[in-house]
Parts: sequence; structure tokens; C-alpha cells
Amino acid sequence: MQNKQAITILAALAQESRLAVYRLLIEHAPEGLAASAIAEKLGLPNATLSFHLKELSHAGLVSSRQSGRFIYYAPVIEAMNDLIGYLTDHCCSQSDGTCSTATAKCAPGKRPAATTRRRPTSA
Amino acid sequence: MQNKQAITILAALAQESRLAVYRLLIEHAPEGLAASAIAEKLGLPNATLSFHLKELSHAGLVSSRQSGRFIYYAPVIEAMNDLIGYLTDHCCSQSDGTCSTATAKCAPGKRPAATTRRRPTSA
DNA sequence: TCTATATTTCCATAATGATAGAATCATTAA
DNA sequence: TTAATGATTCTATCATTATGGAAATATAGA
Repeated sequence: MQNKQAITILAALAQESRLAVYRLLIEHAPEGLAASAIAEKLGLPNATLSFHLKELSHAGLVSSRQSGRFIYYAPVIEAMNDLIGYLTDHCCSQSDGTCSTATAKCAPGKRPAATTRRRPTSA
Repeated sequence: MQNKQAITILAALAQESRLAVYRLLIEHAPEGLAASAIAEKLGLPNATLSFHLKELSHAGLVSSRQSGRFIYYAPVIEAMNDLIGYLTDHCCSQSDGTCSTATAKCAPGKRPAATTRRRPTSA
């Protein structure tokens, strides 16, 4: 993943409403949700939501498909994976050539689906 | 990790100069670099760099320590780990209670230190 | 067609973020 | 104390992003 692409994705997620939209879509993956449903669930005006969906879309974090009068938005897991990969590749010391401590923390072998969970210090 | 904290960190990283600063510091972990060295290496005016360092600092992504007339900035790996943890916890479908596909991608068991690397599709 | 609904674009406004020169503060050495 | 250097804050300016009402653009059903 390129630097600029990472910045685009980071910026897309670094906004309260957009992060909420993305997380909501994750909860409804892989089908996604219609824009109207998102707007209602998050209490966002249509125009505002549309603006944010465009941002997320542009960043490649969500995809859209039309179904009748509805447009369904769904998360693009791969984009998030790429971002996590990018961060993981740059989250640990590279001066000594290894990622010893950090890797253990960054990429634990197995993890349960959790909402409020601490990173395991000793994976 | 809280939502707002994640947004703060994401916003701190979602800026070209700041991401460059952070990556530079990662290359020089754990000692870090003096502000002057960062400014020189990245070609940033002092005032501009100081502004960005404050942002990174505020987000908890870097720490600073004074040494003589120099102030050394170092990356806080834990903050990045927390962010990756947060993203990992929300990067995959939760509707079915599992993270099957996504987990394999998000959290590969072991990975080498790489600069330009693709996420392994089959971990 | 006409109507209702879903969504986006347009637009103006407000809020926030970035930039960098100049002034200021802090530390050290002479 | 004075001078030199490292770093931050002050300040003004410019640029970007967010907001949301109103108008415009689809789509589907009557």
C-alpha cells in the first residue's frame, strides 16, 4: 500500500460520523445497508451522510450497489486489511531489523470477536 | 480503546508530514530523534514541525525527552498497537459472530519485517 | 404519464487544520 | 552575564473539511 493511499484511508476514518458509518456497515456486512437506513440509524441529514459516504467511497472503504430505489453500501474489508497491513509494517522498530516486541502485539495469532477488548500484552 | 481516542490517532496520522515524521521516528526507535534532526531530514520549517509534533504528541503517538538543548522525540509503539487492535476488532463482519475470513487476513500468525509487502491472503 | 420515495449535487456558511515568519523561551558554554 | 543554539509559541493567512437546506436526479409503482 502506498503512503498516499494510507493517508486517504486514515483521513476517511478520522471523522466521527464516518467512523460510525463504517462501523455500522461492518455490523451489517457483507450485505451492507441502504443509505436511508444508515441516515436513520445514525441520525444524520441525507446531504451530510451522502458527503461522508462519498469520502468513504473515494477512500475505497465502502462499495455501493443499487437495488431498486435503494443504494446499498457495504464495507470493503480488503481496504481495512491493507491499512492494517500498512500500519503493522510500520508500527515497529526497523532499526534492528526485527519486529520482536511489536509483532507479538500487532499480530496475535488468534483473537475472539470483541467490542471492548485490550490487546494481549503477551500473545 | 475508545472511539474518540482512535479518531485522534487516525487524524494525527492522516497527514503527509506527520506520517512522515512518525515513520522516520519508527526507523530510529527506540532512541528517537531530536526535533532539529527531524526538521532537517524532512525539510520542514521548525515552526511547522513543532506544530505537527504537538499533534502527534497529543495523540500519544510520540513521546519526548529533553537532553541538553535537544528534545528527542520517539514513537510510542503501544499507541500504534492499540490503534491496530481497535481496527482489527472492527475490520471484520460481526453479524455472524465470527471473524473467520477477515481474521485470517487481519491477524496473520507470523510475519516478517517488510517494507513493501502484501497481506498474505492465506495465513 | 404522474407521484412518491431514495439519493445525490449544489451552494453558502461555519469550523477546523496547515503553514511559516517573527518573537520568545530554554539550555549550555564561554 | 552574554552569546549561540535548539525548540516552542504567537500570530496572521491560506486551504481544506464539515454541515445541511434546497434543488435536482434517479427509480419504481399507480
